[in-house]
Amino acid sequence: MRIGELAERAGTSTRSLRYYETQGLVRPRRSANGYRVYDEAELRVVHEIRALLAVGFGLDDIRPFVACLRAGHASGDVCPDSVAVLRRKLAEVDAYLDRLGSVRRQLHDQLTQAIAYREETCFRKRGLPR
Amino acid sequence: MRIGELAERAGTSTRSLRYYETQGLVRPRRSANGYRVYDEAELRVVHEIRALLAVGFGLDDIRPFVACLRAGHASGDVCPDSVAVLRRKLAEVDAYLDRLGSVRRQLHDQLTQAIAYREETCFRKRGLPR
DNA sequence: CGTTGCCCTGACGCCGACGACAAGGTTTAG
DNA sequence: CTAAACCTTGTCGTCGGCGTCAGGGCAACG
Repeated sequence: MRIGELAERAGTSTRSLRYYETQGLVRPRRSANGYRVYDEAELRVVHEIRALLAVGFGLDDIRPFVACLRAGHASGDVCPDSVAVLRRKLAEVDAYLDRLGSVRRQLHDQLTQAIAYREETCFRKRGLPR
Repeated sequence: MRIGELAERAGTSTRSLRYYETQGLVRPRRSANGYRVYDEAELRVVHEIRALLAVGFGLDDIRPFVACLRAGHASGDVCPDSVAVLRRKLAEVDAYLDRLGSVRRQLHDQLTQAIAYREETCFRKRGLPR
């Protein structure tokens, strides 16, 4: 299949597919006229790329998964390098969750205090009892 | 004070201060020779900017807080626009926490299954019982 | 007088995954 | 024959908060 069909079947753009190629993630053959030609296995690869991108991986992190698929494994996750990336990413996510949690607390506190101050000021303005 | 001193006292760079100025967040006077001159109140403003940046706000979001400080309030949080931004950011953080939580779960599952598969394969290779 | 240490205004680089265009070649259908 | 619908490579733009020159001015000290 050619690039347009692959793009449509994979739910992405031709631009993305060419970009993945420059990054060494997809390797089409070329037909006589210079057109890119992909086989079915590449569709699988592109799906893997898209799924991992959606999770927040960068293309660099995705490379091992593609290699794993290309090595013939049913899942891109099972190779040692992929597992290593999964571990690292999980740790990153955990760290980020922690940070976001404390940010959330801080925002909540700021908001609470700001509102409290506004209400207090409102009471004073109206001369209401505390 | 001039830009170098303010940068040092605020724990940032002169480049950042000039950038904040282009974004309309800081407004120094100019001395006769064209140098930027800041008063003490601006130090306060820059601290506010830095604190909110550290929490993950963009400069656009920070503008209301600076305006609030400049309006004479002790805290940049108490003005209606600031409160609105705080609410919106809190909601954004909550949404992001949800997303990140599901991402975490997915990664954890992928990792678990990948490891399980590897161990299973390992058993088969060694001819060990299941 | 020169050196040092401030300050000034541009303006390009960065990062990452593309979108959007330009300017052309190919193939197919009518 | 021509128009439509593909395809090619190449290049610039995007977003944000700066870092980092480049090229030049001002002030103070010895």
